[in-house]
Amino acid sequence: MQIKQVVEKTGLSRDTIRFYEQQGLIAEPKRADNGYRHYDESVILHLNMINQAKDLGFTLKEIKQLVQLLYSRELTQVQMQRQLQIKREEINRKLSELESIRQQIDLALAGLCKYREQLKA
Amino acid sequence: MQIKQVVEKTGLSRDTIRFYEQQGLIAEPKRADNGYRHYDESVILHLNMINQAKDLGFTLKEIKQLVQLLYSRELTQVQMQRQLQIKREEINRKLSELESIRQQIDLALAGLCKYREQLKA
DNA sequence: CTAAACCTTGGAGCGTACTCCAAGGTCAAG
DNA sequence: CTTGACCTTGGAGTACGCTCCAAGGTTTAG
Repeated sequence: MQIKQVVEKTGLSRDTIRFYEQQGLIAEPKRADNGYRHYDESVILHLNMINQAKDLGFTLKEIKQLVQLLYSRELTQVQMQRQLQIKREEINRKLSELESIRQQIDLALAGLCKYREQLKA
Repeated sequence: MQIKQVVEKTGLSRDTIRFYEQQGLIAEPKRADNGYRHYDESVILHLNMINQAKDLGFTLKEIKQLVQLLYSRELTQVQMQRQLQIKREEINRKLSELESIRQQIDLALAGLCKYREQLKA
């Protein structure tokens, strides 16, 4: 798969994909004889995961760590487990922050409904 | 309350608070005769909310919208309700993305545990 | 009266994460 | 054998979200 296909399948720009490669967020792809990058399917999942994490407010630096934990064999089991658990805590914290904001929204919505019923009555 | 107290209670820098005021994320505070900003308690909650949302990957622009929805009286009830529901959907999407990443982490952790037990046996 | 600890403004500078561009190479179709 | 759609690189530019600074005013404590 050439970079064009990756662009189409992920919605990321060519420059962004090259940038992520440069930053070590994705592995360097094989090159054809002409120097063109040649990707296999797995990069799509990889990039989608990066995209999601980015969307959730993780920095590229943090995502790089997370990605390395999830896909690498460089760390010892113990280091990896410890780091994964730290990330897991982070995610749980974000989850409850989201819940709290949703709650505020729900309160606002409920307030609106109540107000409307009062108007009716 | 002077800005110093707000700094201490929120953990944000003075410059950040001024910046948020400039950007319209918080209301302009009253001024003392000497020109010093004078805040009331509500700004603390307000800023904490902004902080949480930022941490979750909302841009300041988005947060401004959200804040206006939650605290303003400028919109009609219907507009407000519609916008709040859109935000609510966004938040639900983020929630499930987080769940999915946590699941990936849990799988990685489970994989590790299994591997270790095999080593023991 | 002076020093320390506050406060003000406007503007420059910085890190992150792209985004765009110039200059050039490759390849398939007509 | 040219045209168009790909691809390469390195480097400059941009938007966002701060962060720092200079230059100066105010207030309180000693």
